[in-house]
Amino acid sequence: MKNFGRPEPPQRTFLIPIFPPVPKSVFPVSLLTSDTLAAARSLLGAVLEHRSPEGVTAGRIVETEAYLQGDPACHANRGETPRTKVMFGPPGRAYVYLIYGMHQCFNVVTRPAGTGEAVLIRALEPLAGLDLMRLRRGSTIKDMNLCNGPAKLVQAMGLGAGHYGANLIGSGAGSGGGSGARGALRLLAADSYPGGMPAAPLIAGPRVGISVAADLPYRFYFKGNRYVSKPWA
DNA sequence: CTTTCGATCCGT
DNA sequence: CGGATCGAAAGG
Repeated sequence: MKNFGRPEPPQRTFLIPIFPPVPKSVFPVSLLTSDTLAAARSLLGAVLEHRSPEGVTAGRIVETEAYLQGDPACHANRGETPRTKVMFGPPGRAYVYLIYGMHQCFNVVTRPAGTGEAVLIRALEPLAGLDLMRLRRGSTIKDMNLCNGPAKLVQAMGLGAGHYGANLIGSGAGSGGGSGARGALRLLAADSYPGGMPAAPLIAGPRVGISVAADLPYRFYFKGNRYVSKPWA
């Protein structure tokens, strides 16, 4: 007995508040089903969270673009192909595609199966895993530029072709991963992370980088937000 | 089959 | 402003 019969000193427990106890709720599918333009607006403020083997990253969506049925700029417009297959599936799945031979872009599929619409996620405000994001993006990248573009956020969040078809809003096994991983990639409600829904007003403007239907105001972002890809456009 | 070109990013 | 870099889509 190392204390020679004296009573053990009282054990003190330290409750260190690392993160506020914010409950995480999945983004409601009802906001994706009826109207893709409304969905693109509703997705502003929502959180994309990726639990990868390397660590957890998360970001708040601050910029989106809608791609609709009958819209010549929409990949699904010319019918269902191997690439656009997931766009014609159920809502809440990930549509990931290769662009310019070297970058990937990430979309959230909307509307009931058979429709072929989606919302491109164009920018995130980094919330968690900033070190990992810096690691993935490169040491010369400034924090402001980690996720302020559709291919940048894909790289910072560790996403890729393997997430094609991932269920972003499922609650049980099988959700999150495109092939194998379970619950790794989730779309969460705005209040799932500290800060919650930004108070800034929403702006609608023309979409970026397209050559057809370039006049339609299908791009949405928070006014004055520091992490929007092209704040001036 | 061949050619074209894109929902981009980065360094100059 | 140009170069990287690869498939999907369009054209013959």
